[in-house]
Amino acid sequence: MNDARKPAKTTSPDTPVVYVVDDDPSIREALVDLFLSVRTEAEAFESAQDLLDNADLKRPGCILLDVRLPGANGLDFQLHLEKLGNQMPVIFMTGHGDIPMTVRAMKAGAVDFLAKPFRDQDILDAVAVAFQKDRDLRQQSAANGAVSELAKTLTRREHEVMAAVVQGLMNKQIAFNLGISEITVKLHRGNVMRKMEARSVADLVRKAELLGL
Amino acid sequence: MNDARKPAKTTSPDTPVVYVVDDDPSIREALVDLFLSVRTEAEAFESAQDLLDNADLKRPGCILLDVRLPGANGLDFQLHLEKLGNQMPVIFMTGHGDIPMTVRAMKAGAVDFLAKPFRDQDILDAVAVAFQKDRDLRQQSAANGAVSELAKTLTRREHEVMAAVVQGLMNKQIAFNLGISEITVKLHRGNVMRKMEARSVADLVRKAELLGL
DNA sequence: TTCGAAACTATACGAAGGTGTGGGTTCGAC
DNA sequence: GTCGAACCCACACCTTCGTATAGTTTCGAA
Repeated sequence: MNDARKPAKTTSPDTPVVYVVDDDPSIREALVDLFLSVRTEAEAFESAQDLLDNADLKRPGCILLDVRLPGANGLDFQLHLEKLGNQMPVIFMTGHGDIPMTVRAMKAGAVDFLAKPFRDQDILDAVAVAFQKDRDLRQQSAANGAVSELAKTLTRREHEVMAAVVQGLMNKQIAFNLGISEITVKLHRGNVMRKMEARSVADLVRKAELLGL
Repeated sequence: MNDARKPAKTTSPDTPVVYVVDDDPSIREALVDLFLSVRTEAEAFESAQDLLDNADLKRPGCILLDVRLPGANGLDFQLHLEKLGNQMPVIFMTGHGDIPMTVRAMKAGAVDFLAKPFRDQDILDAVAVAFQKDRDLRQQSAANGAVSELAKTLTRREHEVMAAVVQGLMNKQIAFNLGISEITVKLHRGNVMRKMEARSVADLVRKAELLGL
């Protein structure tokens, strides 16, 4: 469908990719060539649907998107991606953009909004920023996910005890609040520390904060 | 200089104000009237310098700014305010804005960027968002400032001990690291808890995180 | 019904934390 | 030089925490 989809370089699932979405084949090709010239992997798609159907959006990278897309609006597509749980940074391009459109995109978290004509360097800068943002997001989300996984192994009681501990309550108070004996609290507490892989209360507090406590 | 500067309503230093900056007197007046019609305090200024010289920027509120200002550029003024340590939310208005200008303003944290002609409701909505943002910022900055004040009363050693405690180290380890006895660590630790008004280690960890530890 | 997970309890002991009292040094300001 | 702040230490005492052993009960799934 698109000869630029398979780049000549490595396709390691860890190197970041620019997903280019534009309905104009010549623009797609020009952009992919631009990225290849700076050794950046890029794949081109002709529509939002094409991207959703054929791209591996779990890879790190960013999306470079024309606001005027066949079928869907680029701004709506941005929101649609978010609803799907995809947090990949988005850069917009446009030939006929206006200010309200720009404001809406930026409010929704777009990395940049490039009005044609733009210099090659502008787009490369934006991609660099987007890649960095993606790395940061992934790092945070990985840390968060790891803690969530640990928390899943906790029983209901252990959850309650953890919540009380990170509030700074003493075992005695926790026992009273939960209507159980202090020795049982100690038991649960020990289990919490072990399951959460926390080596100190300070450690546990930080992990609990990632869980939103 | 401007008859709309003193609003008819209360001038309590806690009610939020919209600081309107525009070089066109008729627009200034129209905007102030608009805000008065919804019982929102507003003050008008003819230039950025006028605002800096005559406005009490420590009051809660937001700044409603034309990007094209006499003397200074509105975007540069936005950055200038930040350098002065002023974190008041900014809303831009413009009659002749372009997309790069919009992107730059939004990246710099503007609440909104309104292209004329805009509806009254648009601007009122933006102001409501800006007021909320200001409240949030002030609340956070107050909490942060309070903790900083407490931290200032700590001696050097107490600081060191606090840092070690929130890392989850035991008194024994802290003593070894600092080359002092465990009993002295306990002394400093007690002082830290008292001075920082922390009732538990969990409490201390949270306060220390506000300090960037 | 049998089995396992979860929850609970008790006794016991050692480790760690917290506080008070009392006393010491150093160092800079008044 | 005197005073206060910061820093240091020890003894004593109590509280809180953490863990191990050993056992009970409940409840839901196989």
